[in-house]
Amino acid sequence: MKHEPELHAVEAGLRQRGCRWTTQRALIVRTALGTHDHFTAEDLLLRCRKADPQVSRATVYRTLQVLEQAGYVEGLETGDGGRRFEHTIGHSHHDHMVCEQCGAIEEFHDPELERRQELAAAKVGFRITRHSLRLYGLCAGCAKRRGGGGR
Amino acid sequence: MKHEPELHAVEAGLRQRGCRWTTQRALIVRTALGTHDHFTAEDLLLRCRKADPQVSRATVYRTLQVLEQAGYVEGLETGDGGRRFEHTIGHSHHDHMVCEQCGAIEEFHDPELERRQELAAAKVGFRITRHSLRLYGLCAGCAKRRGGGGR
DNA sequence: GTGCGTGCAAAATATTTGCAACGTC
DNA sequence: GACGTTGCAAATATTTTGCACGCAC
Repeated sequence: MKHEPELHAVEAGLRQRGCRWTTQRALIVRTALGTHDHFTAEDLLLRCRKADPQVSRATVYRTLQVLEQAGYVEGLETGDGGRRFEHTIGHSHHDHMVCEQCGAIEEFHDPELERRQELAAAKVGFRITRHSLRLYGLCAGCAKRRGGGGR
Repeated sequence: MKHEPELHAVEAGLRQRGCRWTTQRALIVRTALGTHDHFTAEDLLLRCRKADPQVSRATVYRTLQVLEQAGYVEGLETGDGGRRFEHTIGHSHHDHMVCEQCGAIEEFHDPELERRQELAAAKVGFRITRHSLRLYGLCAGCAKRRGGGGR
């Protein structure tokens, strides 16, 4: 089975937080791990149901809450109203560039950027637990196609 | 009346987009302008109803969509599920720190941070039109109260 | 007058909760 | 055996939509 090491890491983490490790949670986490980066609660439910049609919508929502609190899952803001998630297990933090033309989501990471954030927070005594940075605009392809010359 | 110049700017902008300028839209925009920065659709509705109890919830939602598309209003996502808005009329861009304990939203701005973003984008040929940066964690007050020492 | 915008209420979505049964520890 | 979890369905919350009427242009 795929994702065994990550799965066990989550199991250990949840247990440490005093949570129980149930068949459903294992299924949900495994499914989240194997799911394309940015999924909605409903997406996840449907995928889980392929493996076990019994899984309740409520359980998925509840588990997502637990996972988010424990830091294994992160809520994304797509801006279009839909709430989406991505798991943060086994892939380091990154930010997103969203192309408003073609919808592509590009990931990037800049440590210096993070340092500046810490700095800004420290200045006012704010303690960061997580952050979300999204750049909206045109990806390289679309920029060339549309905005390269003038327009 | 307050906010006359901004109000006219919005009016002009909407007209230019082929929209009609109605009593309700004027009321909604005026209310948004006079409202504390971060409001929900429901907040705005209630405030509008103080001036005109007739205003429909649907109209507020529809108008918010128009305003957001036109760029006069920006959707925020506080992460706690509630969708919030802030108007971008006449106040410069800033980012947000959201306290997950008490819900306070602090604004800040760091030009250097923006420069780094531009840099990261330039590196991959991405053309930024706007961005959203949110830091989540504990505000100074809550950090002191709860996490001051260790933990 | 034409057609967009509005109000109302109902519909569609999205998310949470009460409760009895169940499974983990 | 105790108690956190689950499934179900109902309750909430949030946003959208159909339709007749009214107002801006």
